Amino acid sequence: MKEIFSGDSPPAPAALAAKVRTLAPSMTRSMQLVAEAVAGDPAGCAALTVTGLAERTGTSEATVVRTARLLGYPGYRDLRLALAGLAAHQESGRAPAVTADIAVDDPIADVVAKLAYDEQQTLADTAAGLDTVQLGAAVAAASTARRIDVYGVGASSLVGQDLAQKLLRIGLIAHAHTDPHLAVTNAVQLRSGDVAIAITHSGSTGDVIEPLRVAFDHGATTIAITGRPDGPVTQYADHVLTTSTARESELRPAAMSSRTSQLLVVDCLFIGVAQRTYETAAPALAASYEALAHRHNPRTR
Amino acid sequence: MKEIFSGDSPPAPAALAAKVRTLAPSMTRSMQLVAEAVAGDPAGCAALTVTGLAERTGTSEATVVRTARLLGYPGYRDLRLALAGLAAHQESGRAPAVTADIAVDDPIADVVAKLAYDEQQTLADTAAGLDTVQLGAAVAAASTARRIDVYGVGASSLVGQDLAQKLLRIGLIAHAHTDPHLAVTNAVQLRSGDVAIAITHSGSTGDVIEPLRVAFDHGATTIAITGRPDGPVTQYADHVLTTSTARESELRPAAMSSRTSQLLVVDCLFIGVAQRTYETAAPALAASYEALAHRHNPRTR
DNA sequence: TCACATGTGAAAGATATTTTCAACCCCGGG
DNA sequence: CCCGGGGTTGAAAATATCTTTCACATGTGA
Repeated sequence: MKEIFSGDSPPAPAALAAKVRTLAPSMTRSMQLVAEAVAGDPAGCAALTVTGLAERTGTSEATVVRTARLLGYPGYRDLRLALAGLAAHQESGRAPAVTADIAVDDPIADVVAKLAYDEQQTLADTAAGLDTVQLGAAVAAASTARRIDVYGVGASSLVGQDLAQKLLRIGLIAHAHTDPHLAVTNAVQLRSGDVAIAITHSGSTGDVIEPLRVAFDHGATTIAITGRPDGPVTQYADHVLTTSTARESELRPAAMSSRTSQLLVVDCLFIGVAQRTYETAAPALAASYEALAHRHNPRTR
Repeated sequence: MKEIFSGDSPPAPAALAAKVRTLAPSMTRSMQLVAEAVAGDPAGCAALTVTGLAERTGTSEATVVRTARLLGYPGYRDLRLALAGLAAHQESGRAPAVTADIAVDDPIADVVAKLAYDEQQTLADTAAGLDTVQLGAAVAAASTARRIDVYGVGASSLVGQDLAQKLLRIGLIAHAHTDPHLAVTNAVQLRSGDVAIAITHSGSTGDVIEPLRVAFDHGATTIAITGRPDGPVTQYADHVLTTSTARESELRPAAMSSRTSQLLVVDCLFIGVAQRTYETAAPALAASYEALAHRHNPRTR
């Protein structure tokens, strides 16, 4: 099951830190040690051989190779090459490193700056970690779907509603379900040619997995948008779109950055679909824009 | 003679092509072949092993190693590492022209890059344009409010729901209204010490202005989150938080970037309030996190 | 044409990487 | 509390990769 992920993931260009964070939960203790070392000091690690890195992290060569594999490389050699590239990158980029946690006594101006920076980072990570092949497949499926059902609860429900709202605006038949029971009830109606989309950061939200499973069993094309590409939800997903996991602090719940990440993915999906259905999407967008204008005060200024 | 070059040259950063040119005259025929290949296609060569490169250049492994030495590296392995770094550098150099609008025929990868870039831009603009004094005042009002009502319709309603959801999670009494009639009905209940927040990108959405006016008239502290600080909605707002307006294209409706901007503002507001009510917010956050954990599949890994 | 100097690659030798496999550790059940 | 059992781990074997050696080829000037 898991081979699918390590298999389809491309060599991964620069978003290594993000990848480490995404995959960390599915790693064993020693693997995390290696991943941390690698993410923390790419340049230093690039200079080390397998044996060297194993020693430095207090683990074994085997573990190092295993970690490299999990991160999506064929072996350590390739990870090392990527590391060298990353190091060169950082060298030129000179990271601003404004990455302090938000503290209780931060002045409001700092909060704004840190939050904006964090969200920008999340966006960059998400974009870098998004598998465009999977995205393309998802877009293709959604573009030609008879109907599209979206499942999400909690914070993700808002993202789901956002997606459904936008798809509706370009003339597709989309619906966001927030009630798990109704979601399952409706999922039964789906069949081949329909699309079901589950949104869950943790990848293990039962209320969302269940309707996706039903949709899957009924032959619909299923898509999972999750931060845990190895989570249970992917069992029933034809296509997996990975969102990034940013570090959270006490004041900044994970939901916040995962939402940013999810919205970007959803937007990409939407734009992709709009491109593919341009003939119908463009007039529909224009029409809905027109309709909205009349709801506003005529004297806009 | 040659030791001079290999001796004084540091690992050689990126100016490899130049080095090749300088040293070419002192190279033998086969070595030049290797050097040319390396300078011409760093990325491609980085993927090759000694044997591979030897074959590709029609020479032998020994020659490849000799060339690496001449270029100043201890051995081929190190040359290869440098090559990988160089390749990454070149890669980053070619910007995908992300500043352009999203076109109908953009490949999916470009869509992702452009969208991520645009949203990052929106965040930066919003953070720069946000009046921290107004924000501070809004935070102060919300922190001590008896109850908080949030108004938003259309795309903004999701932002309002997001805010209310989060405020609820830290123990405040907040409610997001999407039905204009109910919103007005409830606004009548507000009085001094309560807070009403209106979210509207255009600043002239009647359905949102009306409840804010009622709340204002009843003595509540009113806050407007809008992209038009001169719009009608600000008439009834004690504090105005400005969101940024990014350019929109045919495929990318304004709602998309305004949403990003609104969410950042709302997040800042939330964090500010959480800081001010830390004593009660922290345990409440922990408790809600705890409660959620049990909804998930126990076997997270 | 021959002695000599230099360039070259095959193969041996040294390192590094990957795989295998048995010991280990933790966890849940009896 | 003890005892499997499944997953994790590292030592060492197996393999691949890199480096060195060395003998041969090639060309050059007397």
